[in-house]
Amino acid sequence: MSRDPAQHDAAARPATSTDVAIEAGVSQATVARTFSAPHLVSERTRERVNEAAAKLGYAPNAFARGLKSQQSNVIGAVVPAYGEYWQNVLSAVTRELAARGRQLLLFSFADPGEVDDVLDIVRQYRVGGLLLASASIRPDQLSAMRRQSSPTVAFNQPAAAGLVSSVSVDNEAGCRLLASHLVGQGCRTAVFVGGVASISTDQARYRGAAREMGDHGVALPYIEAGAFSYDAGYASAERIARLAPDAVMVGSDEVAFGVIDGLESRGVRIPEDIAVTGFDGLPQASWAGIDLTTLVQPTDLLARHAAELLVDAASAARPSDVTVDGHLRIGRTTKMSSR
Amino acid sequence: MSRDPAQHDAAARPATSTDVAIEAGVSQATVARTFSAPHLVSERTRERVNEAAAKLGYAPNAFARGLKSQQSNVIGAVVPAYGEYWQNVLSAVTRELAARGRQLLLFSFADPGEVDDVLDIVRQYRVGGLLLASASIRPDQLSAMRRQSSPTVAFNQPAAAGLVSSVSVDNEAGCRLLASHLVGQGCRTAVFVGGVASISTDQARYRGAAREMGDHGVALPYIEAGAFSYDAGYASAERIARLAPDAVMVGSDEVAFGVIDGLESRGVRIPEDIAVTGFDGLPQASWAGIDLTTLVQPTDLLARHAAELLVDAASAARPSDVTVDGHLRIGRTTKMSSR
DNA sequence: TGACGGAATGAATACGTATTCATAGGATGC
DNA sequence: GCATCCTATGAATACGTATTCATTCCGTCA
Repeated sequence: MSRDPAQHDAAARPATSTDVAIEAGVSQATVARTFSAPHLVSERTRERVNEAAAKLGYAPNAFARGLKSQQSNVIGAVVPAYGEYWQNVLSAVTRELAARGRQLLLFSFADPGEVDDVLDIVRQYRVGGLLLASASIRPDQLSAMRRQSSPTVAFNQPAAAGLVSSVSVDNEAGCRLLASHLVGQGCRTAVFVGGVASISTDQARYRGAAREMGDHGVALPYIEAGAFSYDAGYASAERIARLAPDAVMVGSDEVAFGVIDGLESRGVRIPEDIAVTGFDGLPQASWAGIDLTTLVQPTDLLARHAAELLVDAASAARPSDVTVDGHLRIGRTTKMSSR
Repeated sequence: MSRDPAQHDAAARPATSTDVAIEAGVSQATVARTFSAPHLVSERTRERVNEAAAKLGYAPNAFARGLKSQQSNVIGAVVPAYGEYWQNVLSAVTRELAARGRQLLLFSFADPGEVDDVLDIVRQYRVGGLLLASASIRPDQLSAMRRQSSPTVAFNQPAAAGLVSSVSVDNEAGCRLLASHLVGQGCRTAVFVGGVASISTDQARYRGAAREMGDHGVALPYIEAGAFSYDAGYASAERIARLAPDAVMVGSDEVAFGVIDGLESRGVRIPEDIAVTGFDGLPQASWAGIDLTTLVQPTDLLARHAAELLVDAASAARPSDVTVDGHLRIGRTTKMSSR
């Protein structure tokens, strides 16, 4: 029954800094310094320690490290369980954080009612920062979290401004751009399809669209799809068709995809009968088969700002708010001039 | 300068179990037991402790807990930074794990070359389980991780079977279903478009497709798109069109979306000129505007199996492999009979 | 040569919790 | 009424690391 002792140890219990210290013939403190403050260790010693660490397969215990140093490289993220848009955001933020040596601890919730429970769990992890990516987190919940976890950033939740740091696209200006484009195309009557009316981004988008339209004498009734999903958009086509507008401004791409398919299934031609715009700039909007006119959120830029606020500006005392401009993407869904 | 001491304490330093103990007039041990083994504490005491905890805003420190108990509720996940498919998987797994009281610590990598670095970081967190969701993790990396973190599950990486636990859809059988459907539709010549030829799922899918086609006397040349992306699919349309087959079997939905748009941009009609199938069953495949024939992976089921292996079956000594059948979704892209 | 200072290291301690061990009451058995 | 057992609790310790404090060593300057 002979076996490689190193392998056996690795399987039984991960090596500790003390194990490495013994192997290298130095103190535990020196091993710790080798990993967390190498400049305090002479080169000769450092080499010996690294050698021993490699031999034992040592990796510092992040729990112990976090416990002692009272800080962690983990950033918490509270994100809705569903939604194309949030998946993209998450993906971008993860990349930005990884580049800064941080990991993302993911908390998702399917229903706004779960948020309180989720936040309770979040508090157990002394995360080095917290990303709140959902407009269905209440203001009181926001400020409660801010007191706990150092930097807290609300992603695309303009209502959070002041309570916590925030990073958002300029929803209102974006919708003005879209509306202005539609008017330029000759749009005289329009409808706005929102996802959920109580969500602040939804409101801001409608506000921008309605104002710009109003400036050109075009009324903009509001229709609530009921969710930020393809299916909700598809289902709302009936109500839209009944109004027979020149154009439909949809509050999010995912819903817009549903609206388009829903309208076409009812024999409505796009853009000949009704033009459609979205909002978000999801990858699918650029697909040739869809080619949606939309406002493209600079997701990577937003993610970078969020990461900076979470990591680099961790020491900033006051919450700061960043607003970024999106840019117009013109697709086939608004080529109204062809009428 | 009078301020609420409770608030002040909360802002300064999170309350500890000792703080709660003093407040409640019990020992720290009793507080710890109240939270981790309530049945050992009398009801009267438990109430007093909970009261004090609420007053101080106490939340157990997950780091200290993990350090002491040598286990954590955190499951690590190593996932490619890009890809529609993985985003969906991640979303499903997160939900399943949340239902089991686990959080997901996310590690993403953009390039297969980064995997080694990422795995080194993963080792620092003594995760209670590890989900390896990418076919570009090498076998030696897999087995190295298995020795470290208790349950390790490879998601949709059949090649990992034996080394670590795995959960996969039956890629080969799925492609046989698709091929069989095409043959039934009258397909006589076909092409297979893979993403990256060196990936094991890609190989399994081609194998299944080629065998079923071969059984019916249809040859199936392989074309490599070069990536699992819409753009790669779009770009491969030229090579496909040159072969002018009856049908194209694409190894993944995301690539298939690109193939469809690429072919249509070249004037090819789908399905009249060329039929197209995908694989994965992404939500977009069901969109009315796309309506792709594909093999739907039961993502929720796969995620549930993964979660079970990671959590419930954590004690299982031997790695176990789960294979699940997908089901055929027939869309407009293979309505060849109309010719 | 002696005093001084910086660099490198070790010993010891603290972080917040879970858990073992010991102890104090009750309740139960005869 | 005594021995026994079970429940509830407290005291003490260990988990693995970072960090403070003290010590040693060596080079430098006067």
